[in-house]
Amino acid sequence: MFQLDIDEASFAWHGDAAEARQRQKALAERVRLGDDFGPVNCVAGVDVGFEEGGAVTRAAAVLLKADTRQLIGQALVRQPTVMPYVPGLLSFRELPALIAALQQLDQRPDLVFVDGHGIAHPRRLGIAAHLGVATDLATIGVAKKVLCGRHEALAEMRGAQVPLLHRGERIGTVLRSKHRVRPLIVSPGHRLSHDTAVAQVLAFDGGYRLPEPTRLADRLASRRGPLPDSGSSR
DNA sequence: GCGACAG
DNA sequence: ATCTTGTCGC
Repeated sequence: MFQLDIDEASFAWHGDAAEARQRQKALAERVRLGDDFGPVNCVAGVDVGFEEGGAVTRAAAVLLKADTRQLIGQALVRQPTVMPYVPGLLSFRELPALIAALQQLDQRPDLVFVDGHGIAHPRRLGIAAHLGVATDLATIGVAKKVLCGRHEALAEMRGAQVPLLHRGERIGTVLRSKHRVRPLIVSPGHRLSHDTAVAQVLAFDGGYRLPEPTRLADRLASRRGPLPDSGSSR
């Protein structure tokens, strides 16, 4: 476990969707784009899954060494689900468990890959951006589908990319991580630029559609068996 | 008003 | 996200 100042009030759910959307607008102003993070020695990947028909929220966090991309830690947290899924308000439902899992890692990650959007959100506060503002950690959003915005078609080859636009503003990048495979939506969460977000996703490619940090966290969050261990987990 | 809608 | 078996393709 490592030190982390958390702005719990930022993602507290009060049962009022309109109030939550208003809070998102205010929090979005605290998001910092532009690269602002130190050397990347280790990165984390976080994801959330559900059990018991949605009654239990299951959050997973993995820690990877940046140079070797070796798994050096993992954490799993289970909590009762307190809020239903509402498009646009995903972070209020998943952040409590997600942050709990993240905090159980033995080391503070220099960068966090989050499953879901960063600023590619109606009010520019997807779960990756919200996590960044709530903890001040550098975060990247990697989603499998577009929530809002439009984009031109992109080439079928790996590495092809086009900007994702919304209301005349660039909110992310549609990136083909594998040849002829559905593209990923990459967007800055906090403390980094569009270009760096894409570069980091490509840097952690492991031959699958999802970047390694996200893929491993995804695997752990789902009940698909343990991870090919290679470090500390106890 | 009508459709769309991360996980 | 989750419920679910086999199956087509690289």
